[in-house]
Amino acid sequence: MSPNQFLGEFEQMVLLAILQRRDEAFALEVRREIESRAERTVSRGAFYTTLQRMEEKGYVAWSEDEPTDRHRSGMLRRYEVTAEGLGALRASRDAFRALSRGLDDVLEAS
Amino acid sequence: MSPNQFLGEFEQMVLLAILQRRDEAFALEVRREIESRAERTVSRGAFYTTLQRMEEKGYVAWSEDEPTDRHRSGMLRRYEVTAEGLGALRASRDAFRALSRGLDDVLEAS
DNA sequence: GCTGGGGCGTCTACATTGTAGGCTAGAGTG
DNA sequence: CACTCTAGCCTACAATGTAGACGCCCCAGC
Repeated sequence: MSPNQFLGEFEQMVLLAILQRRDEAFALEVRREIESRAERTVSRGAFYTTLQRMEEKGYVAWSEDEPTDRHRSGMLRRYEVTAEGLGALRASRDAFRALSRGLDDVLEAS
Repeated sequence: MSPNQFLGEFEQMVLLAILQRRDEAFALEVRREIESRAERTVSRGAFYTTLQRMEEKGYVAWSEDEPTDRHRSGMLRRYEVTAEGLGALRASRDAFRALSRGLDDVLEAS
């Protein structure tokens, strides 16, 4: 059997948000990325819990780093999506696309 | 019963599969649609449980109907996505798109 | 350098969603 | 009538989503 497991809905959002930030994926920035793009609030608990679970699954990794554009000198976590995480994201995306194919007329209207 | 903002990953798949079948959305056909397009197995339990939960939330509705292309004479359920269900699907889709914007280069490669 | 405030990350706890497989009932077949 | 087949139900549990309280560390003010 193939890796049948799909990512959860929020997990996908987090991975996408990290990718959006490219090299600037400090936790808080990632969180704000989700909040502004998806127009929803993200509690710290929800955010870090999901991040930690994905770390355990090997989908994300992080390293301590000094933020450049802040007066704050402390180290912060800079996240990145691993190759496995990217693969899982693609698998979910592919499945979703295959199921959406040909439905644009139904889904676009408003 | 808090009106959760976003649909789960499997819920989205089920809604999309129903839409794919248009007027022929008998339960079994919907299930096969998911299995073939998403390349995964869907147990009856998982399928009907999700369907029932979405019925309770008002995202899908069904009516008994006689299938046309079968020798079986019994009535079967024909499902449809309600206006609310479609709205929820669009909301999830929009959020996902906003988060994916500009990442095609990262996501497409293989 | 002690202390208070605020941002960063953890922990606990619970709600919602995802999943499998056994069970039941009713229709077809002999 | 038993005998099979299968659509849909029920139970049970795993995984994911979510919030808020808590603790720690850095900086500013004393």
